[in-house]
Amino acid sequence: MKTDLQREDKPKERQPKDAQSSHPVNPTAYVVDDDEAMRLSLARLLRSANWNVETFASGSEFLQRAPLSGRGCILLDVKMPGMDGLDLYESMADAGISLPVIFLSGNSDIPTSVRAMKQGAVDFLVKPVEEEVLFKVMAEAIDRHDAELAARHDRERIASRIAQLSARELEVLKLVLLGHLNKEIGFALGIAEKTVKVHRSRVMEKMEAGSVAELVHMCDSAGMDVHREKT
Amino acid sequence: MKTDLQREDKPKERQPKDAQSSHPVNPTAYVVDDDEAMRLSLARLLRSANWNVETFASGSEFLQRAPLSGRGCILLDVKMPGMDGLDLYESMADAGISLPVIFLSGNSDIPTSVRAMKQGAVDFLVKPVEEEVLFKVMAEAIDRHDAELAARHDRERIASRIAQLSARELEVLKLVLLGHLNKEIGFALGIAEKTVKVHRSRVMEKMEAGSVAELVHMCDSAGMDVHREKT
DNA sequence: GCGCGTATAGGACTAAAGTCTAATTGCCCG
DNA sequence: CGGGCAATTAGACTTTAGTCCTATACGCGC
Repeated sequence: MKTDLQREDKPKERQPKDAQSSHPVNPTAYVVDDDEAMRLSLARLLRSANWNVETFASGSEFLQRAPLSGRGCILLDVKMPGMDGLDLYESMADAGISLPVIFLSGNSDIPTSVRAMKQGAVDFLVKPVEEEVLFKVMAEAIDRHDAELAARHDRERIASRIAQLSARELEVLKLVLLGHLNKEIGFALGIAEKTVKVHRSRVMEKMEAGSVAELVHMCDSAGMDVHREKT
Repeated sequence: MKTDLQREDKPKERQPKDAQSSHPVNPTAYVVDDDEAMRLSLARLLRSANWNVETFASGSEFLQRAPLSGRGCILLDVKMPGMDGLDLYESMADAGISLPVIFLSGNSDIPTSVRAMKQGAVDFLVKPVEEEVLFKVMAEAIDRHDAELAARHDRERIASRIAQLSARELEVLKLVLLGHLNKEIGFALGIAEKTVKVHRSRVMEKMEAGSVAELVHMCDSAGMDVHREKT
């Protein structure tokens, strides 16, 4: 009789292949500013505070050698020749960059700052920026980024399992998530209940779920909304 | 044999007791501004656009006869004698007011607008405000508020069901959500598996869940995180 | 004290889910 | 064209979950 609540079949899968799990190294600050003096001064300040720093003289340069992964935040000058900070910010989503952004502005205005914040900027600082404030905001950005990375990592882990399912298995999964009985699922799909059981057990295996509760929770937390889709 | 996927036992519970479900009436604009001329002019404008309007001359007045429920948004002047707009906004959470806020400012600055936005303001507009812009932002606020109301309503519906559970039933529920077998739950709680079944079926009844999947989804969407709590 | 709710639990099943072994079919890939 | 994979199903059980009925016991409030 197995009555132990600690299910032994889950070693929490600590695959060291993905070395950037919790706190890999120092985060990187990506400084985008057309003013070289500002770049240098910021870079020096940040390096002295143990940050890795990469600088870019323009939005297009940033997009070209953009950091697609990694841990850090972007310090973005609002007013730049060519592509300005806000335009760049909007392009970033398309380019698949999800780093948190802190805007730095010389002389800007309220509507601009509001627009930036509405688009999800961490903060919108006015130059000259006090070091203390900058560091505090950057720490906030890193926290936010870490949380987002962790959440995304979880989602993708589940998504990759779902991707392993065959079409049939996925159909079965969806109906299981809706709480249907095997016989109902079989009827809905036009197959025997027996077959549903086979698919279902393969789903549990591929999804690495030990119970229906776990399966549902998994799919819920991965944002797989079976209840609203299909209208 | 019951193979129909449309479970007949859920009439989607449209209790008309809660009449403010989807789009009850026109939303209300709560105008808080110390400048009477501004209040009157805003009120006239909004009423002409089919809004209900309530005006307040100060933050404290607003807090006194504050709208604890209802559908609408708040137009809040930033600079007011006594309690200013941002202070008021911060007090609102404590007072249990969750209406979306749109700030209106005469001459303000970027840090103020950023602070407001970080605290969740819908927008931060600079006077004079174009009517078109104002209406657009107010519509956005209502959309946001409706979404929040709906989400909160769902959460509270589930929470009220959970509140009906006895202590024992709640314990059983948590272990069920973690995917444990009845025999494991019984062992963990020091009671017979038989008793677990009794509690469990009462849980399903009180929670109005038709299946474990539904139960888990319900608790997930209500933010009941059984997996992280208890450390 | 009586009624009520809650917790407990046994007996006796019914039904649903899961497991193991086997087997057939159709399809894509070298 | 053989081998692998997905989908399908049967048979034969074992385990779990769920349902009805019944019953004891404790605590609370009128």
